[in-house]
Amino acid sequence: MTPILPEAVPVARRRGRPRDAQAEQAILTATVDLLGEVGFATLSIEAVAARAGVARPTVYRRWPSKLELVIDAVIRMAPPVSSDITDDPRADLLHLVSRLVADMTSAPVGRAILALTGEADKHADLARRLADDYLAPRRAALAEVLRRAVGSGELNPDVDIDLMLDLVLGAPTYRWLTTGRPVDSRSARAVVEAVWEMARVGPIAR
Amino acid sequence: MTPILPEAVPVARRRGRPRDAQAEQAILTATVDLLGEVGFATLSIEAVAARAGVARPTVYRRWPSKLELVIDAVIRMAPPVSSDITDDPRADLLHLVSRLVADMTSAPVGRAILALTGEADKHADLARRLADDYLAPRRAALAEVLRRAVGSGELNPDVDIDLMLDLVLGAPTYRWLTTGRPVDSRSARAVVEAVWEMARVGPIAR
Amino acid sequence: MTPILPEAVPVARRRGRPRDAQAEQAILTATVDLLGEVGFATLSIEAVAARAGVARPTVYRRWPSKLELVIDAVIRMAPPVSSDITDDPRADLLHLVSRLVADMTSAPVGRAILALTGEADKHADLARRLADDYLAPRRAALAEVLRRAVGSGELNPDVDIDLMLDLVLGAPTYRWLTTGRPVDSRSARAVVEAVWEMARVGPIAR
Amino acid sequence: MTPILPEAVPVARRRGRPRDAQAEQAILTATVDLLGEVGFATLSIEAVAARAGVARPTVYRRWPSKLELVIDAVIRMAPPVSSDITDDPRADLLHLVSRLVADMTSAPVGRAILALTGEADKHADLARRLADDYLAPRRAALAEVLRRAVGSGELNPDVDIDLMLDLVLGAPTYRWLTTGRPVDSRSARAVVEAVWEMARVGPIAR
DNA sequence: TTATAAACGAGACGGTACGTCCTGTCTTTTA
DNA sequence: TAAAAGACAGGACGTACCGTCTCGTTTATAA
Repeated sequence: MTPILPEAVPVARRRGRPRDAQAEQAILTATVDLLGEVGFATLSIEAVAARAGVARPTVYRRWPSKLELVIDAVIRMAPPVSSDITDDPRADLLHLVSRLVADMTSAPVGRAILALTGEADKHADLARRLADDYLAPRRAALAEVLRRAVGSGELNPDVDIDLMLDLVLGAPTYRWLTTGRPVDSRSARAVVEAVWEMARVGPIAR
Repeated sequence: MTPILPEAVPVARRRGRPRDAQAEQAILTATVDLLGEVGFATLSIEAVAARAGVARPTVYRRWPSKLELVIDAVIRMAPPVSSDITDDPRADLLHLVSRLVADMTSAPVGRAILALTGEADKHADLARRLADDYLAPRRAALAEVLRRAVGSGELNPDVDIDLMLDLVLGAPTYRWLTTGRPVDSRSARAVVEAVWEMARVGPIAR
Repeated sequence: MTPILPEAVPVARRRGRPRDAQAEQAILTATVDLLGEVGFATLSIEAVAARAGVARPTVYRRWPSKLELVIDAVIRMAPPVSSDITDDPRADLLHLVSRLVADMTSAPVGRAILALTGEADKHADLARRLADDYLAPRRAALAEVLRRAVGSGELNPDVDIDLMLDLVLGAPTYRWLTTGRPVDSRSARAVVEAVWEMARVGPIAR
Repeated sequence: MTPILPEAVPVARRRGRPRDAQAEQAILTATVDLLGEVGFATLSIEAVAARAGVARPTVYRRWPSKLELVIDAVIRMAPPVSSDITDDPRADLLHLVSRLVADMTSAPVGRAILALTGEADKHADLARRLADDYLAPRRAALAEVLRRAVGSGELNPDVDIDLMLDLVLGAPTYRWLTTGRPVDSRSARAVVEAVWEMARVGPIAR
């Protein structure tokens, strides 16, 4: 996606010199790297351009602000949605939750989300983009696991899947948010097991 | 608290002109106001000083950085810990959770926490201060409610109170974090009721 | 004149799409207009191209720099050399001097000359071009008037015509240069009359 | 003179940290040097600040534009008005004219005057400043020499001193302006002698 | 009472980064 | 093969804040 001048239909190519795909990639990589190294606040477009070996206006031509660049970079550089589904849905749930929480609280992604939420009122468009392109597919994979478990009779059919996901993802994320420490696997496992048990015996009412 | 030159014991007062308490209050107020208006990223010491009617060095004399100022302001301006305890612990829980989540996700406090977490690795001291002076007392009030409910037999005595609090606080906070929208009371109620039910019938094992 | 790719002989036409003569004219006109409106320093190739309705590289294809473009435009757009010679050489002198000084100190031409002189050391070629194509023919017309006056006995035969022209052109130009104000006709007349008188009675020795 | 905030009366000092006189001098020196080396067009505030060992905003704090800086620098760094008056007014005239023309057509001063005249309509204030602080005193010294010569009977009492000065200064300056070459002493002498002779025998009428 | 010490405002300092504009060049499609 | 369109690397622009400093002034305590 090219935010400023969206990619035209492939048939009728845009006129003039096309944008350099290498430059684009270099900028995104530099952004994610620097985000991990120095954080969002300290990150400067200047430094991104320098590390990418690109002139500063080349960055501005594509992304109108630091926040847009960072969100875009994070979404496009995020690890793909995992879909290794086994016949043990509880293990699958733990695995997917651990991966998503680890990614969300990792340096680049987490910092982008925090920065975005901090200014959310001004950037509804970006928030939606992050929700649609990053969170939604990952949440869908989790929901699929739970739906299967319901289908196979392992979980109570009345369970509210969205609520369950908020609990299982929210608890570890909250710890990270209020302590700054990465989430350890033991506590992630405890959360998943508790919520699973809840959903098995039934009390998570819709 | 005066971070740089800690308040001496009242007996042997420091010589020279004492610090202006009005200036201090004006700075804190300006900080919280601006934090709500423009966000953390856009907030500048320059603007705080201007709004407080104070010279810039007067701010720096007391707080060494924007982040310290903001954390300090947020802690000192936060609404006091509520302690209206009734004989309905489930209602108390809902009430306290709603208040804390609302405060944490409000403009000034939420933005401070997000900014801090985003740079957590560099600011362990500030993170601890926020944990000790803001979160700990509020969490303690919540824990007290749950302990009483255990004592009165309303909740399973094996319940892991910390885990329960992470769930009940984490789920609403997570929604806010991933959508930017303030938490509505309906979903807060759903979360509290689900977790309460879990803890009643027992499966939140220690 | 096409500085970079000189106009080929008309017989063997160059291959491919020929240059657009309208574009050339539009560029020159835009240059002179903008020179008068915003001055040399503020003039940009970008603005010239925009006003001429032409792509920027089309300008660069023909003129390698702003200065070359401006000098070229000024020479080609300058009013033609006047040659209305009467039988009153003193009046002819005044007329020609007034015209030349007015042109030289007018917005486009004057600004070009000033810009060129300011960087004269780097642009000997352009300076020569301006001297040969603009100043020389105008000075020649003036010299012709003086030579005729010498021939008819109105002026001392020993007069140094070059010196006389430097005096009669230099004095008004100097006023303009040091005040920025256009030369008024009264003072131009005073200068011409004084120098004429000098040359009549003789003291401008070769 | 400090252009933006003019030097207050020495009694009532300006408040706040006073400006660094060394920085000011370093900036002026760097400006004049660079003006001579690279010319007005190529001169950048950036380069001035770098050479002066000063931050860029420090330059902008005092001079709002390149042109103001250059004019100010040229005026303040110009060699002082010479006043070596002998009992040979014609020699004095030649000497003063040569000095002034040489200075005016030298790299820094000449380039400043050219740049200013090129944009004169926008900068009436600067033009006046240059006229008052640089040209006027030098012209006054020349006028004084001529007045003495009139007083001693060497020149015709009806001579128009201003016209005479325009001629004697204008002719050499014009040569420089139209050729870019510095004025040689031989032609300066020829001009002075011609004008002197004119003024001696009388025809430069008021 | 009078030093003395430290706060105060004002504002300059060296810096960094901003986001924009223009430079001159290069690449692509269209004519 | 020129023209238009537009991206490229690069450099400077003028501005906003940063965090520090130097002032002259004010206000308390300590001598």
